[in-house]
Amino acid sequence: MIDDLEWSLVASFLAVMRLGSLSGAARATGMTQPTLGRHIEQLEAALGIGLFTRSSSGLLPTDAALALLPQAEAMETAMAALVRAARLGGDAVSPCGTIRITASEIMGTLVLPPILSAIRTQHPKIIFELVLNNRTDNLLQRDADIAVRMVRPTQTRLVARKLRDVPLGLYAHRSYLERFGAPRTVEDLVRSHLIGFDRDDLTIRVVAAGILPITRDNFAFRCDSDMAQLAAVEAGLGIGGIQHAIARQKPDLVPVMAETIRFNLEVWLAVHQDMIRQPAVRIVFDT
Amino acid sequence: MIDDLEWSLVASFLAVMRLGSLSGAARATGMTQPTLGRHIEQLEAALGIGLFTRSSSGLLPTDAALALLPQAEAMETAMAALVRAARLGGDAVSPCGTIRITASEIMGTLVLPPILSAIRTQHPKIIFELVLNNRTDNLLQRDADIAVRMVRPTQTRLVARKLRDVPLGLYAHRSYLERFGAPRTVEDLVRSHLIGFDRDDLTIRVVAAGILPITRDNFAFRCDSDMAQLAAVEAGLGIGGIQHAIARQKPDLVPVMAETIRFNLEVWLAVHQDMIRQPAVRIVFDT
DNA sequence: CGTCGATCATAGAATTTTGTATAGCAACGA
DNA sequence: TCGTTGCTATACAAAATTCTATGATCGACG
Repeated sequence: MIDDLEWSLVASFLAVMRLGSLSGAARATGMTQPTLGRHIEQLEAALGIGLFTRSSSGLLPTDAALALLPQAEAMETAMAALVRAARLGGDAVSPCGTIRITASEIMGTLVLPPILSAIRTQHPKIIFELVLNNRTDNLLQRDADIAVRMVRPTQTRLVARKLRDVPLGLYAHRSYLERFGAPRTVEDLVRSHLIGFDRDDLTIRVVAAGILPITRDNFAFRCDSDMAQLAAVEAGLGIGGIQHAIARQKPDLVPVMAETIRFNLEVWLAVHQDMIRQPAVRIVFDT
Repeated sequence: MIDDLEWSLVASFLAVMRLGSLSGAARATGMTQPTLGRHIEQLEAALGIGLFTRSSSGLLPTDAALALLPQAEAMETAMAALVRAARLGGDAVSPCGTIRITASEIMGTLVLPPILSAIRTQHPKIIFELVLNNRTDNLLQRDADIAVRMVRPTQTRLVARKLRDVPLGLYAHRSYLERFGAPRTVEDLVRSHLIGFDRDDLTIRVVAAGILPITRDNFAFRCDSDMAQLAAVEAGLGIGGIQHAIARQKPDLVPVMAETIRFNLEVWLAVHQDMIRQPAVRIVFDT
């Protein structure tokens, strides 16, 4: 009953769910409206529940359909992962294919490119795709093959490797310090214009686990994009944590309380355990 | 290219992968051997890689096929989850369907039945399935709708609720104490015949986080089944940690160092976040 | 109030997919 | 050595699915 035909019906279900109508889904998928209609019909019959209420303006999903949406999307991501895994290949000496890497913006723009460039000179058949954002929860959904993270991955189905420690320090633009003066004590600092993360609790907690008694409320400027944070510091908006290696290239950035405040961010590589066997992934993972 | 047809081809791929031959897969799935053969052919053409080497004794999977197997299985489990989610339903006042619960053996046999019985008197349309084992890594694979665990779940996609603290103590059978004497100090205890877990590091770490300086090597009898551990203690094999509520029902079990050694195990309920919206799951989750 | 544009539902033709039957091949055992 | 048994590969008929075309319904709008 649950066997063969149904798998592709779920794809049609997803399309109708997203487009909101049989006709729209038909246009999007290249099938025709009657076909999609029959698919939904079959799926409803096979599952024994109504999925949509038909109307002349489209199909309205029932509660049951909304409840099934996450599972259907899980199938879709698994299918996407399968296709991605199939594109990888070759052997250990000449791996090929496209590898999607997810990383924070600052990693992707300032740190990763030279590393990836080095890999490509050795393995020219590997193509890279970068997905840059600061969320940390998307590898189990397999949006990417490899994730670069700033905290130790805990999920059991991930294979993790610690790349290195990145030393961070507090920096501010010269103009900011001229206007507001440089803080000298921790109390000064907490009252300063701090720049930090918005919703990304994890990073805050990691940083706060060090010496600073800060919470989200201490930040005068909040943004989850570390690239924008860097820009904010450069624009003289306030004091923010920046990698030493990056700050050194910006002549107008001045370290703040460099003796007192110093912390490390760990850089981790995470790979889904299903992907580690791919030669191309293996190469990149082992840097 | 990657759109519609392929989804069901993956099901055929899985069947051939498992059965090792087109004919065997045909028998198992109710299709015919030429159909399966064409499916594999299509899949190979669509992905652009060879999946099997044909021989007169069956189909031998290539490395590429082996690498795709986990992703295909992920699709299958997502499909299974979808079907399970579809079977649940009803509304908030009269939820219905089958709920799979995974729990440790001792939980499933001694603690859960009265609780589930109480739920069933209120919601007679809910059917329960119990999956009993002591592994902790199977909810993301969606083998079950609800998991009862003895450690706090950390995965971000899980919704967790702490049920209660279960107080544990060390117990031994009367006959064991008569033969070997009751330990009075921690040093005595470490040298005793301790009963504990085998490969389940997690539980060991939680217990060891308390006062006892024990590692896996201290156990004279190791087994990952807590039910078997209880039986071992009852058989006089040694000293083991047992829930007070359970030990109290066994007249021949004597508490060991009850004043000094006492620890709590947390009981957590974990639900995949995709499932929490189902009325039936919600009811059980909220006990 | 009628028209237009959008939708879903429904028939019949065309295409695709599946099943049946058979041939060919290798391995195993008497 | 021969027969049996399992397997895959191929040709052709049958069944299922799909597409095309059309009708019916509802809402928007001048």
